[in-house]
Amino acid sequence: MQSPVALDAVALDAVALDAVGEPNRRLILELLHRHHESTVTELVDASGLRQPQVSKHLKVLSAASLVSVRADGRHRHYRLEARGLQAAHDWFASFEDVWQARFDALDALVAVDSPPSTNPEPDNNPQESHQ
Amino acid sequence: MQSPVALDAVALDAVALDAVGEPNRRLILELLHRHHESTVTELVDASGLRQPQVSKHLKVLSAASLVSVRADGRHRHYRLEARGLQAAHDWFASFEDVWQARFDALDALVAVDSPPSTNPEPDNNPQESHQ
DNA sequence: AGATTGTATTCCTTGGGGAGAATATGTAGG
DNA sequence: CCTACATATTCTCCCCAAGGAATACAATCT
Repeated sequence: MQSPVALDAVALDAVALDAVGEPNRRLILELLHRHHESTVTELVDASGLRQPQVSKHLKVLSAASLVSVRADGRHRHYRLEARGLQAAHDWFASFEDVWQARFDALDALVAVDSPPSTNPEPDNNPQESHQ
Repeated sequence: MQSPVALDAVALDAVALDAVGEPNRRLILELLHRHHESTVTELVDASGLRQPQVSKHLKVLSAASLVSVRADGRHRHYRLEARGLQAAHDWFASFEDVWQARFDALDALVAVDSPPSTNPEPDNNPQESHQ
């Protein structure tokens, strides 16, 4: 038996992105982000979904390492799990050069089209400037 | 009355995340990332998908502002589009505090428990959900 | 013990969307 | 013009997955 760990690691972002490609699961993730931890009934209450659907979505999210569980009596406290979130985020981050190239082009255009005015920061951080 | 522009902006990341939640569309995005631009037939050739599927996936990606088109004779050159990619990336970036908190905890743990033994995963998942 | 609450699971139905084949549209070239 | 090529669209089929209802399982309380 060869190590399945590497395969799992490679597939992790794929599983995570598949899981996030569903509006109600994104809703659950956003709800979990607001409160530090939530039980299933709290998520049912906050989402408007029915309990079985919430449990099923949580199962998918758990398989994608997007949430983790802590058992406490008959309650189960779910929280966000870093591994899956980071894997999905990293997948998108690999495309950062695309919008950085766009900002570079914008900078060049501004530099050509405007007189040499006082430009305080010619090398700004493009990934945090939106809107 | 609220501005409909804001609603469009809000929906953009949702549309983008929905679109990316499909393996073959992610494949197309990755192929487009390698080459600066690609025609449909190039994508058909590189992906192994058939031409109608590629065109249909490109249509979805285009609606999500993940790709853009440049017409050139009877060819259509597709390239990555920053808006959708960045919107989806930003959605995940809003969860950054989750894994940064984990790194902080890891730092604290290393600082206290300083022996340099290789500790593979201090973050274990106690539940067993497999099929 | 039974009752009650919290959660997971099973079964069933249904709808959406992805794949395939055929066709339409559009464009260059002889 | 007619043909060949590049791409888009339509139609159909089918699978999978989300939703609903009922039930099973687990744990606390009296």
